[in-house]
Amino acid sequence: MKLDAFDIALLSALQKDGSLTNAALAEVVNLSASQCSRRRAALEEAGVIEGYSARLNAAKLGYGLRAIIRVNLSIHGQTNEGDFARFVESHSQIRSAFSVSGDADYILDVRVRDLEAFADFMHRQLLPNPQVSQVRSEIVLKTLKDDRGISPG
Amino acid sequence: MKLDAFDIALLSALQKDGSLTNAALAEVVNLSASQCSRRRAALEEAGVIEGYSARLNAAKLGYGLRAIIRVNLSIHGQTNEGDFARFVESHSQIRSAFSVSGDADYILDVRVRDLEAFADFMHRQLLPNPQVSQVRSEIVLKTLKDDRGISPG
DNA sequence: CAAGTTTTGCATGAATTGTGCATGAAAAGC
DNA sequence: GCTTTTCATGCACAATTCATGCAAAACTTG
Repeated sequence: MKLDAFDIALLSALQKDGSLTNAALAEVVNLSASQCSRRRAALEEAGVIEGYSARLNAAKLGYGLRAIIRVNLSIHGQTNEGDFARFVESHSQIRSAFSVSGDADYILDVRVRDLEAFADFMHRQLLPNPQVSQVRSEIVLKTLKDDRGISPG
Repeated sequence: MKLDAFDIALLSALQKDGSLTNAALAEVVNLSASQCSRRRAALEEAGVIEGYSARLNAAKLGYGLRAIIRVNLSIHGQTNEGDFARFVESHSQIRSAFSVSGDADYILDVRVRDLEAFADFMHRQLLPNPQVSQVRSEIVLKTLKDDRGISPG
């Protein structure tokens, strides 16, 4: 699918505010509301827009602590890749998980209530996992930027 | 603000799909549409719902490569914390940036078109920055999980 | 330059939202 | 223990918003 300047502007606006009405969108991108409706539908159909989400405030839901954890699996754990994926899937504290190239095998983005919950997660969930051989973590002190999406520009 | 089970269910549903109509929401959480409207408004007013965003498909927008970069600033750079924040702000490749406790000073979540663009970012943008003393990066091979938000459960 | 295709704005019927109002249940006060 | 107050809820309706048909404008292609 080809994207013109209107589409880019439209995506950009919708990423900032997904609840914009077509009329509001129309003002931003200088098109009629009906065109915005059509283009939006097309972008959804093409899968460029995967969907819409409410952005929730972590602090107000009691998630005060965020950490980035680098994980190495044990060498013979190669065959158990699926097991670690299942571990990730079954722990809601893990918000994002990536397999990576570099020093680490996996990087996890973890959110918990507080330091106590973090210690609990580390010592009762992650470290006892026999596949895990090494864990190094960094606790987020301050968020400078957190665009949850992708820059359409 | 106190959140009851209805609110939690509502937040959960809206995080999965922020474009749910109040009527659809009503079916999910077993309330009337008008109640969903009222509760939603209250949650927005209280800041629990910060807003809504379109989820965009990175690949279809030409962002094929994602990397997690750990950055250390030069020791005397303490005073220039604001400068690094400005650096982060002015580079759209940097999607998220956190100051962290641990080995690194900052962790960046970076998205670029391909390896070439990544090399360009590293060697032409990040490393020439005089505040930056050390950089270690991991390139994302596979995304196991990427919940952009917070579990309201 | 002409025929065909695509994009656009407008108008309209359908769907959605949000507010007033009445009801009932729980909390507070006496 | 009984009354009063408060609050959450569902229903109905007015106002807003959406999405499709249609014709004109703009852009392609041979």
